[in-house]
Amino acid sequence: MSVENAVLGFLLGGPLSGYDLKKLIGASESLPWSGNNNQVYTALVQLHRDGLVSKETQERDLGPIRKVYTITEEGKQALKTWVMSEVELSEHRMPILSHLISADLLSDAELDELLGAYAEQLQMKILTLEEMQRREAGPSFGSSRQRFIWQVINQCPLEMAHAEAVWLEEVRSHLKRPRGNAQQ
Amino acid sequence: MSVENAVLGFLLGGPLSGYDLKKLIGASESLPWSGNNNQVYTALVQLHRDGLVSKETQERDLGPIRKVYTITEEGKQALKTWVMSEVELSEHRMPILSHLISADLLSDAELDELLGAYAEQLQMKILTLEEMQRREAGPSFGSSRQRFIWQVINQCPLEMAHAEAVWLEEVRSHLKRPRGNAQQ
DNA sequence: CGACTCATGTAATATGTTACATGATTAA
DNA sequence: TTAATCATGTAACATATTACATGAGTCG
Repeated sequence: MSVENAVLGFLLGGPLSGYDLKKLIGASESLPWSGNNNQVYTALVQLHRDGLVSKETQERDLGPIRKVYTITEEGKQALKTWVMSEVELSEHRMPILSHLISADLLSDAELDELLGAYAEQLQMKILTLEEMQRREAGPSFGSSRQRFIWQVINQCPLEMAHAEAVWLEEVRSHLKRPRGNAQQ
Repeated sequence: MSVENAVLGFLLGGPLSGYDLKKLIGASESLPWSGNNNQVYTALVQLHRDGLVSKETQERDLGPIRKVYTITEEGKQALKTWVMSEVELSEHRMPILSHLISADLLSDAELDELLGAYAEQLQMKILTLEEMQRREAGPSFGSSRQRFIWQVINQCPLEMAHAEAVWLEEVRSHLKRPRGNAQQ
């Protein structure tokens, strides 16, 4: 799973500049890439070298030059092969769990404080995600099926955050119960 | 969130060798580190240099030498400060979403095949996680609260996988419906 | 005897982030 | 006029994975 495939995927919707791609990739909560310059611009150089995208340099009177990339037939072929190849399983990187390893160092009150503060952070994240989804549920081009897919892609991080919130509340309420009976 | 803090956390349960730590960290589904040599052994060198762990070299007649590490008071102090510091939010790296970006390249049948194969993979993962949890729900040392915490830590990846499976089934059943009505 | 686990460590590679570098346009 | 956005790219740093290197003991 490299950023090249995501770049090619975005180019299916039409030609885009490196700057466009970098913003699209960076803005997406669903994709694991930050969309930093090094990532996107070097990916485009590689894709062009491999003939998977074509490049058109636009010299304009207003603003700096733009390099606009278009996916080639070879690019579509390569992309389709990758899309249908085996999908890697998800990985969930949850720093809260690393903290909990050392919970023994904390009093009941401190542990509750830690989890409470985290629950608040998580709620704020959920609100942000809900707001983002309300505003723009992905590009409005492409087939109705593809538009549905974009909704689904954008919805996914929210569902994960919800699942985490449910888990967290269970843990907190369990820890609030008197004491000793730590079995589920 | 660096592997050093996880190492210190494990050492709260008692002295361990680099090899022990590497296995513990690598075996844990909940922690984002692979537990490779470079990671763990260099982390221990650093922690020792900083005085957060003490080292005891055991020369034994059977097998190679072992270096056993113990967390120091300074180590506990530093660890507690980190534990109570702001927790980073979770990140969910889901390669399936990267594939879905390019779903436009696929026919209905191909998309269904892709999602079906992934659903199977995910189910197998869930079975493995359930089996792992049945066998060993974390170390059996420490307070009852800490044992509960270990259960919770181990349960978390399973809950995330369940949430993903629910999401996936919704998507699949929606895509199976006749066609055209892509709105939720 | 060959593969696996125990036990340590280093080197090479891959990947990712932050910062640097430049320069025009636009909005407050 | 100052900050933000547009637009490109490189350099330095940080982090992570795979592979290399060594060597003893155990199990089939």
